[in-house]
Amino acid sequence: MSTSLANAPYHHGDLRNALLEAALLILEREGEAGLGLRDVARAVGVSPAAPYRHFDSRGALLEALAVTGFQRFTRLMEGIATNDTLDHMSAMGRTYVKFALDNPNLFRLMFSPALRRDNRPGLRMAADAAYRTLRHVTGQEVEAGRVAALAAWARVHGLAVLLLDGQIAIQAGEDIEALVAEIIDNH
Amino acid sequence: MSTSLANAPYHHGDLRNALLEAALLILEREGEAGLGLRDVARAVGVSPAAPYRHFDSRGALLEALAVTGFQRFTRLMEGIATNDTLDHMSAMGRTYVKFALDNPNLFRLMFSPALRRDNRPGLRMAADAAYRTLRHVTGQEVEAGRVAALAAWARVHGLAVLLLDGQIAIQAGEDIEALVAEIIDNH
DNA sequence: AAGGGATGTTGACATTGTTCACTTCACTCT
DNA sequence: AGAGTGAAGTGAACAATGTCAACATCCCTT
Repeated sequence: MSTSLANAPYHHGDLRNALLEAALLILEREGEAGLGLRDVARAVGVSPAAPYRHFDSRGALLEALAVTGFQRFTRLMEGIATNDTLDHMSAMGRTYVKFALDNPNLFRLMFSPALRRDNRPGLRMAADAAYRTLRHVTGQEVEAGRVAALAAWARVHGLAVLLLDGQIAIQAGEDIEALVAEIIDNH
Repeated sequence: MSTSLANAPYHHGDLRNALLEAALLILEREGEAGLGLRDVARAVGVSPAAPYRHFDSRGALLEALAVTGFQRFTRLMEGIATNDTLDHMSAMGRTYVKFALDNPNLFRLMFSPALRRDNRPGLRMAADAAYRTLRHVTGQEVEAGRVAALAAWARVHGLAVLLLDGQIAIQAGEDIEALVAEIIDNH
């Protein structure tokens, strides 16, 4: 999949995507703080300044990463919407948390305060699209209106964050997914 | 309260606390990413290397900051416990969210993934103490056991995080505290 | 075939966290 | 009182980082 290392051409050919892929790997391995622009360039075998042809700054690279995260997240949610046989609300919650646990650092990046600080319209749009899908998927069950919907969302999101940060004590050998389902279905 | 700027003495006298105070100000103004060790030193009027007599690293300074955050948080929760007349569960939730909204960057720092990454026992202990208090305060109402308690905690924490990140759309002129109360009391 | 715009490289700069050797000063111990 | 020891601050330096400007290379259009 990667270009042959021998006789590496002057132009990479698809550097933007290669950078994103490498960055995603480093992100999940090292966390956002450990994701240096130079590291990404090094991983792809390119000079430290090369990424600037495709991203305005390190922040822009992170933004692009977060955007792809929201897109993958949105697609997961859409998958639920098409399935008629299950409880959408509960399935949404379990999928939401599972996504967070499967991609911890990406999930954290998607909600990173540092990224939200410098207004990045692309990120905001991707996030809004995800929330729209969320509302669409769960809208059928949530007839009680905004407050109930926000309460459900907060519960699911909080569960994801607390689990991610290791704040919820998990007993040895405990089935996390089962616990998540219990918590989500606890009314 | 600060030492007189004229004829500043070679030894500061109470540098550790002065650094923490200055760091807290910068943190709330600039966010964690904008909190440089040299900035803190500059704000206190001391050389860039001086903080190292009191903190092993920038991370240690951040840890100390987060610890004080958990202590203030814990004290707030204890205040609720002593008040017999109100619904502890609801009051806890509202206070929890209010603390987050009043000290956004400090709250974020307390749950910062970067800080949790390098195992800081002091932080973990402060956090555990806070959670113990939390359980103690709400324990009387939560007779339904662990799952219900976690569900309530997740809802409150998620609400705080989502509000902090501006993810929950607030309508113009809307009373946030009232909305929070509604969401928390929505069963 | 030519040349122009996109893509990469090289070298440099400011800034940051951190360390080391050094100074200053407040104490204790005789 | 006076010596000197250790805690607390200084200053210069280092490696690493994000970023930029000037230059090189190559693909694509005309």
